[in-house]
Amino acid sequence: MQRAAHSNDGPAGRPLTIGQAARASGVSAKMIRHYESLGLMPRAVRTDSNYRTYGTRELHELRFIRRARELGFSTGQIEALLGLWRNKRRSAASVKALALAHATALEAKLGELERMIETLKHLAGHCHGGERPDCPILTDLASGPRADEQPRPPRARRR
Amino acid sequence: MQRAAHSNDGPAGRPLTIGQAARASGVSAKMIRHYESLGLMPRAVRTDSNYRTYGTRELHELRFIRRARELGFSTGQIEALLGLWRNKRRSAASVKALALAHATALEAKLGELERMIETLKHLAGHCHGGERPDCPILTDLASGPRADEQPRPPRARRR
DNA sequence: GTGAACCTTCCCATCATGGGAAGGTCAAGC
DNA sequence: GCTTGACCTTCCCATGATGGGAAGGTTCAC
Repeated sequence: MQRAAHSNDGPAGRPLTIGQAARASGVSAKMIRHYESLGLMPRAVRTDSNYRTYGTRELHELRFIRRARELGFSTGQIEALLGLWRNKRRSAASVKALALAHATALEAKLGELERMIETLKHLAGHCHGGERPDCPILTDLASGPRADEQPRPPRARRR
Repeated sequence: MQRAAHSNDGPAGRPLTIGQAARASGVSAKMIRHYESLGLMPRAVRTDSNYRTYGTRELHELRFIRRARELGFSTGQIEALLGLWRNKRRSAASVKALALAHATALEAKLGELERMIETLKHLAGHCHGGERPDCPILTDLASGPRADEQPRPPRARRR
């Protein structure tokens, strides 16, 4: 294996293979390749033997991606964030807006989740838990809030 | 189309087509077929012309499924719940246990979500939001808590 | 030089959901 | 009776994040 022409040295002064980059970034090798195929990561510099190599800069980007995924950003959002991060003249306001919008979306999810949990606990609380088969959980599931019924007039199906 | 031999009449005294069942249950026709293919729903009674038909009982089960999905149960869990529901000698305790276990799992998710939101808001709060490109959100993303690095000794890569 | 560990690409799977094509069926209106 | 439009059927493909695994090439330490 020959050293790649580009200077993309890693922390120890030499480029890393994808496996090393994976261990160092917390992003699996599979996902690193996947992000490259999505265009989230630039095409990796290859060695003569076609191995991908990663330097310090790429390592930072991979950690950036992992951290953003942990915070629940979608790949689309991460792409935007990465663009802002890479762009020297980015506006801090855009980043803040993106983060806040995301926080708001997550709060909506949070509310839903809270309602789901509350319902479940309510139902469980009214279930005596014995062997008698009349647990209200099932009754509720079977007859709970129903969808809008018959939004259009049911097509006559007399036969 | 001939009336199917089975008695699976709907609310109006006659069986429904899949589209009508979909509208009445809030589960899309696509998903009804899918649930049938998964074995979650029994194979539907067909008319002579191979149309699926649905009666009151099936309608109830479909609503049951929709409601359970809304409460975040996985199809596997729904299968278990449906089994309990269909089984006359089911134990209310099993249902309660399933519901509570699910609630606990959801609470874990809730905690995660809360942490994510808190982090996002914290970061956004420290971002002045102007045009200067030093928003701490990006800095944090780029250098936040990192994965366990080098769990195994890095294979020597001198070249 | 051999074996282990690593890399490459390619295909398949998950899970819940939906889009859409090609073709059959039904009821209503003329 | 025939047309029309809404409905049904099956089959295949797509999503999005992730992983499994096969077949084959590369590197390195012994």
